[in-house]
Amino acid sequence: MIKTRIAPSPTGDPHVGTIYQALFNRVFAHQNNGKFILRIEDTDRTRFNPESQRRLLEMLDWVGLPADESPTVGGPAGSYIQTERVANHQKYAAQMLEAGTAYRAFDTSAELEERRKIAEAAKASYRGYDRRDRDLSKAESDDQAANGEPFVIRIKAPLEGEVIVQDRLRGAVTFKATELDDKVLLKADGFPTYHLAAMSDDHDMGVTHVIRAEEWLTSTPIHKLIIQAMGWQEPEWIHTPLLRNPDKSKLSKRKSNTSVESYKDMGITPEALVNYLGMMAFSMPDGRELFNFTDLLEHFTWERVSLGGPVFDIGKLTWLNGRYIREVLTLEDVVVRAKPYLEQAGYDLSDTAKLTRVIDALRPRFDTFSEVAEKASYFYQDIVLEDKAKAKLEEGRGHLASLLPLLEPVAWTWDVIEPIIKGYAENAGAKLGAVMQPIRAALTGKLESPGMGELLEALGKELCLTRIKNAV
RNA sequence: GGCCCCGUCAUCUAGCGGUUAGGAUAUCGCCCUUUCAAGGCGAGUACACGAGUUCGAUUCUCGUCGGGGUCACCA
Repeated sequence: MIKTRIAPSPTGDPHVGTIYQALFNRVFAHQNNGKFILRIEDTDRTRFNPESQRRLLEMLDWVGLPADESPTVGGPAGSYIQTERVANHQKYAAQMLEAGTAYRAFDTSAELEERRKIAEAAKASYRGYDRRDRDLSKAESDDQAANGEPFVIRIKAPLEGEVIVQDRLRGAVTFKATELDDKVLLKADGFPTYHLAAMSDDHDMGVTHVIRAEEWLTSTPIHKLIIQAMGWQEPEWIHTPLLRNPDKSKLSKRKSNTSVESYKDMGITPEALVNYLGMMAFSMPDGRELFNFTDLLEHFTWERVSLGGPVFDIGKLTWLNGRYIREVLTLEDVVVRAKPYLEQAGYDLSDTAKLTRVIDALRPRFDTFSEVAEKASYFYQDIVLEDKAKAKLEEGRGHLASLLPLLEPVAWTWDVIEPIIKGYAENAGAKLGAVMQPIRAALTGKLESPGMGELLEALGKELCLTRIKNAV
């Protein structure tokens, strides 16, 4: 059975790149009746953040890409938290040590740092580990370890030849052995590094396809070497293009908004986020831009993945979100999703019919839900008269005064009000705009709003008349 | 800097030897219109460069250039 995984580390805010990876992994697994699993890679104890895991799981649920097996839902593949698997990692490291495919290195961090600096000063092009302890005899090594000298376990990478990685998207990628170094497998604190942990967990959990970001490509030969040393089955490697900042560098918190939670907060719908991520590097065969996870299940292929790293463009995400608001979601849906933002602004939403009318009128006018409270302000709060609106109001005050008695007695629907206003303008020899804009200003305090009909009906007769009177 | 990956409008992309190089976002213009949006229509903007291969290269090969990634006891 096909198994894919994402293996995020619980160090910070849930990252859009993680969701991006989840999308690839989940789509591919589910296309093949496989399982998509989530493993928390928490072996870096110094950067561990206890909140991070819960928030990550929440975000996966929110976007609708939950894992089939994870720390919360469980599954047959043992613990889904990496630190709970360290006994295995240590066992494998010991086996490699025993087999001679790995060795103890007693260098201290300070020593390594020192040597790195010297190498840098000498402008040496390669600054990996210098393999000082690679050829320590077994007796020496055992001795030093027995004496309590701290050590790490490093892989014994080949000194010559080459390692060829078959990548699904890029074909054969060749690395010369001379470019590889003896990476740390097990740290001095007894925890594994990513290299050992990820590969052994993938093996133990039955992961068949490693779908991960391109940044891992250059460490894949080491991963392949670990797998070979242990005699495991090699997974298929698929390195997907990296999401980029506008300056083309790897998407980062510093230069872009990478926080899934913040997109949620600003009122990006999860459907739009997933859709947008889906069009990063991938395109539908028929070119459509609006699609969901099910559509991906049907049409996704690696052949349609382009390799240039896509710039994460918040402008286009926002536009796409707008399309979801006005084309994909039902009005009821939009109302439900807008509600929290309006409540937060302190509006009284007890009149459901009014709320629905307001949202309906505003629908083509906002792209993210965070904009809705501001756009709806004059429906729920006293107007704030803007300067330009004030000027218009003064120009048209006479019209307003004349119109008031005509409006007071009538039923408050646009089909009865419209002929009154138009008739009045005609009789007064005024342009329609010269009448309409002052009304709009009186009603909203602005010169921009939904159509007059929608405005009048949503506001209701009483409020409208009051505001016009106030203006006169 | 070494190594690895990548290279079509500003951005996301279609294209898989012969196309007026298509679509989308953004920008601008027009239409609709009581305003602003939305919507419709339209405009400008791209095959990085140089050699090959070929009757013919955006498409295949190589080189150059450019961008990115990586070179931690982080993932």
